[in-house]
Amino acid sequence: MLVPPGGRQSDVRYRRWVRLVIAKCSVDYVGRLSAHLPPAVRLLMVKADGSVSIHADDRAYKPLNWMSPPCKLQEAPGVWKVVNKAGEELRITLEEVFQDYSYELGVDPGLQKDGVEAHLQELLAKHPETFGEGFTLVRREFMTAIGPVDLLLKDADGGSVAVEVKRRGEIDGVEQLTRYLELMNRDPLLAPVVGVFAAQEIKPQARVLATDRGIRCVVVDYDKLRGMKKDELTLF
Amino acid sequence: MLVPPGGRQSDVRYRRWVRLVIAKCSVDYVGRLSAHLPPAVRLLMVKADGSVSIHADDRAYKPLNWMSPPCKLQEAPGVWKVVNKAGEELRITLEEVFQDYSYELGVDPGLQKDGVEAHLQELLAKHPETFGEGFTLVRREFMTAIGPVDLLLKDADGGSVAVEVKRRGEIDGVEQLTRYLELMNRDPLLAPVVGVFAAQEIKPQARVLATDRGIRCVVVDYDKLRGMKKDELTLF
DNA sequence: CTATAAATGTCGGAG
DNA sequence: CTCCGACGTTTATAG
Repeated sequence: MLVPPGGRQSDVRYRRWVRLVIAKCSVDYVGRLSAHLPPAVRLLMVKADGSVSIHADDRAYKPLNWMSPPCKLQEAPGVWKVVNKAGEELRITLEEVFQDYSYELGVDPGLQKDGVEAHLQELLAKHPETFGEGFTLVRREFMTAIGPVDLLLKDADGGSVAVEVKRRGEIDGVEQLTRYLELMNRDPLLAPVVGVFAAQEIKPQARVLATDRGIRCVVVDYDKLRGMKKDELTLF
Repeated sequence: MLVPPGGRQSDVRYRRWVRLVIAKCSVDYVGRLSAHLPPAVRLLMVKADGSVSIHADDRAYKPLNWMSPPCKLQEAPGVWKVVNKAGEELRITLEEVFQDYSYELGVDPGLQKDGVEAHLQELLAKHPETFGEGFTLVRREFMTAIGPVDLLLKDADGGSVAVEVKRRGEIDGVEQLTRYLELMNRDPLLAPVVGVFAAQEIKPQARVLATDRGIRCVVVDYDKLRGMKKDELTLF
């Protein structure tokens, strides 16, 4: 269970541990910004990937200060220096160390997710009628010069409809769709293309901007769509 | 140093600790998405703010899974249930616990930062001549209906200039400035307003978009500006 | 490697 | 509380 700090760093197959240090320390970071932490008792976490983070007892999981991998920890008595290739530096001055242990962790099988944007897009592709009577799917991930449009549909009259799918609809998403629409409407083979902004939740500012640009907003119900899928499987 | 887990949670003045558990566990999260972690040895971190996070030995400081405060940890033999007000739930099934300690941390004096956008904006407000001979400041954070413009200036001929300040200039910053300009140029009292996109670093794509829209790009040197400030203080 | 979009983003401030 | 924008965003992915 217990492995010496840094003892197995050279062999990547065994780099599966965390080192936890409780110490009174002060911290200086010079990199993308400059930051300083006055002395206090904190938790220092060193992971096998080389990252170092300094935690207080709050701020959810985000540390007060950190260095992301790839970086190098140089340990001297009372001073840790952590540097990366970009020249950013984290200097930890240790006044008193209360605990210093390393623990070996298992190989992590990794996280399985469900319910992210890709799933919503998939469900909407199966149910283009969500956007209107007679709407049909042309393509998912319809490629343009500046990137893929989530869904390209045809409405009942054969008009092109570009759909941007988001879990949460914010201004960024409206801008993204606007860029696609601008480009597609320059293409005589596609134009005219109208835009639809689809999300489980649409923020007021995003709705205002979309409406101002003639983009229709559609709030979609993920669970309901998933239910429809289930019905289909049952019925046919 | 060592305090019993949960022993002092009721008194906010003493809620300054972290609890670190090394255990073989599996995890299920149902909330904004669904996620599952198969059994493996991991680090569980419980902070005084109530947050719980599950770490592997990689991913820098980001945990595999977590629950942010405010939330409640209900502990039963072999099962931790963490819930929040929104009804999101994290269920941790413990197969074997190797370590379980809590450590008291000091009151944290907090982080002091320097070099973020606010400072850059402040420095540029003091040096409008950065944008051109005879340029003067009208207002910082000039309010419009859709939000504040970072800097409003007048050029040598009295023309209005709207400046968007970013540390790193990317496309969304150009879009933001474009929205402000569009709105301001609809106002006969302000129009015509020209745009300037100022950042320590401007990405090529952002530069192309800005130029295409008639927005001037200005790369600013934070250290040099700070130096000018220092000179001023020395000279006058 | 750069560029782009997603994220259980997190965090802080203003209203 | 909600909305909104910055963040040392971080992270994954496509080119």
